[in-house]
Amino acid sequence: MIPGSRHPANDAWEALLSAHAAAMKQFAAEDIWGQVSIREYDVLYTLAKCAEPIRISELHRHVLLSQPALSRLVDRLAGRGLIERHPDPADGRSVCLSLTGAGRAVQHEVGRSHARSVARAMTAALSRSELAQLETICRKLAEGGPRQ
Amino acid sequence: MIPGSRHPANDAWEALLSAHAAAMKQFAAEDIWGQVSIREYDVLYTLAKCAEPIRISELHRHVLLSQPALSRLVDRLAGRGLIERHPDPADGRSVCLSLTGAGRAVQHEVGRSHARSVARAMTAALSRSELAQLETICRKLAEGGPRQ
DNA sequence: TAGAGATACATGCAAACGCATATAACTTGC
DNA sequence: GCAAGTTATATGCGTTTGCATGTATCTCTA
Repeated sequence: MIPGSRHPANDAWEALLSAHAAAMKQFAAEDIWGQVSIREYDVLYTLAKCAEPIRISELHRHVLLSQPALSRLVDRLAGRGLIERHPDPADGRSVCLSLTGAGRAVQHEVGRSHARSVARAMTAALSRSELAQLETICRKLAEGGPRQ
Repeated sequence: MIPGSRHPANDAWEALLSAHAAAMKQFAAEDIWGQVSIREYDVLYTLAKCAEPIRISELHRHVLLSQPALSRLVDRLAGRGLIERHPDPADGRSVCLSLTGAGRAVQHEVGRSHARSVARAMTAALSRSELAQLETICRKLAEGGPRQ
């Protein structure tokens, strides 16, 4: 396959990659990530969304990191007192995770600024209906299409 | 800001992140990345798209990596004979990059398989018009919106 | 209910990354 | 035309990553 437009699917993927990279760079450059890296924040955010503690393997589904890397990232966050590890009553192999008070505080603090800059960047580039379309389409893609 | 839906812009961004992570994992898991990592392929692909040699700083705009990391990635690719460094006649600080024959061959070989699996995944999840919408919207986002 | 295989997480280790900073080359104001 | 500031890339160094593999636990089949 020669680079350059060949199929709408590939062009769409390439556009998504570019948008992701551009937006990530912009967000990463913001001066709001005090003591947490973006990847660490991603974990705190994912935990904050969950009412119940979740397993590392569940967390792994949301994070673009190898399992060992995630295992150690969790280690570091736990070491800093931002998250807690619990044994899973239903499965002795699993480790369940939840935010500590401090972790929740950090997530709120960083999340407040980050959410603002996300909203600013997205609404500057896209209309309300484009935002809605993007969300719908990306959800389908994230779920892997019709099959599965 | 409390996690969970608050603003269409944030929901759209979160969906884009999920789609990106899910698709990247799927692509990374494919057994097609012989001697190159995905990030290395990204560089080879970007160079393959360009008719002319491009600067490292130009390449850096397309790649989600710090400048030093990209500098060393270029080092490794050049060391393996996949890309070539040229001095820039117009600017003594710059380094211009182009694919070697071997680099082009690797890009074609890996690109063939990768493009196929991208097309498979994207068309399985999205209709033709959704693909077109996604491309349009992501291009706008990548270019940073109306201003700029 | 044992034994084989699968699954969840952890760890050793080399490679790769980011941050801070160095070096070299360009640009600008005077 | 030169000092002061900026830009493009490289390098030192501590941290983080991925791969291969280890350990513990669960599941499934006979």
